[in-house]
Amino acid sequence: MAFKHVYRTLFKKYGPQHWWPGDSPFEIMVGAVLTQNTSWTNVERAIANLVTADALSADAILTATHEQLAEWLQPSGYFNIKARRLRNYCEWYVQQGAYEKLRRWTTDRLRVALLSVNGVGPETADDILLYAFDRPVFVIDAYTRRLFSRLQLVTGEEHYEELRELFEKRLAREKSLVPLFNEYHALIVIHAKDVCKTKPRCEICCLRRRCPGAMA
DNA sequence: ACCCAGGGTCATA
DNA sequence: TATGACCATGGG
Repeated sequence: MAFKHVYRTLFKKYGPQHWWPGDSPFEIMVGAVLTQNTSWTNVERAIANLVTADALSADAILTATHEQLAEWLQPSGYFNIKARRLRNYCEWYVQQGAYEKLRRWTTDRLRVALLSVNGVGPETADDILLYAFDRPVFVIDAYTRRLFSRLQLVTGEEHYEELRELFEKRLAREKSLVPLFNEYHALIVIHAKDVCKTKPRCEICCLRRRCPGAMA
């Protein structure tokens, strides 16, 4: 009940978020790679560069040189690494027949394949599964860990898969899992941006009246 | 001048 | 298995 209660509390406070910000599945995939350890505003600039260059497609990205791609990605940081990662992803994506083919794969098969791409880790893979392929996958990020360890619903030491399975199990009885997981992850991120803005080092608040993180 | 962001890989022990 | 270095920009 606790996991659903946190969701209801966040939803009541912030309302529906309608994630992921992005107009197409491919844009969502690009954003998922570029937002690794990076603020979304910087990612938007990089994506805007791709749009301006008419390069927001796997073919265009694969055609560009490394230097050209890195230049487009520059505002999102880690641009050399991300240029390579995005290229790796596009190579895989095109080889597998792109969206129409991948759309028919089972979720487990798709996750294993995504994780085989160098530069796609568990969170990026799950972002893509949930937001680009509409699969019932709960995305675990640093905020989720922090929030739920503050609430003492997890220790925070769990491995990624362990946490993902816990969340999915706890919410398994709910209806419409895809919309639920979609909103839940989005709400956690929005909450992180909203709380404790005034304190430089304040970590995300828990949903209790007294936030332990607000002290010290 | 710090701190940190919607992580992931690689080398090392 | 698990820790640490590394990647790099822009906002608070």
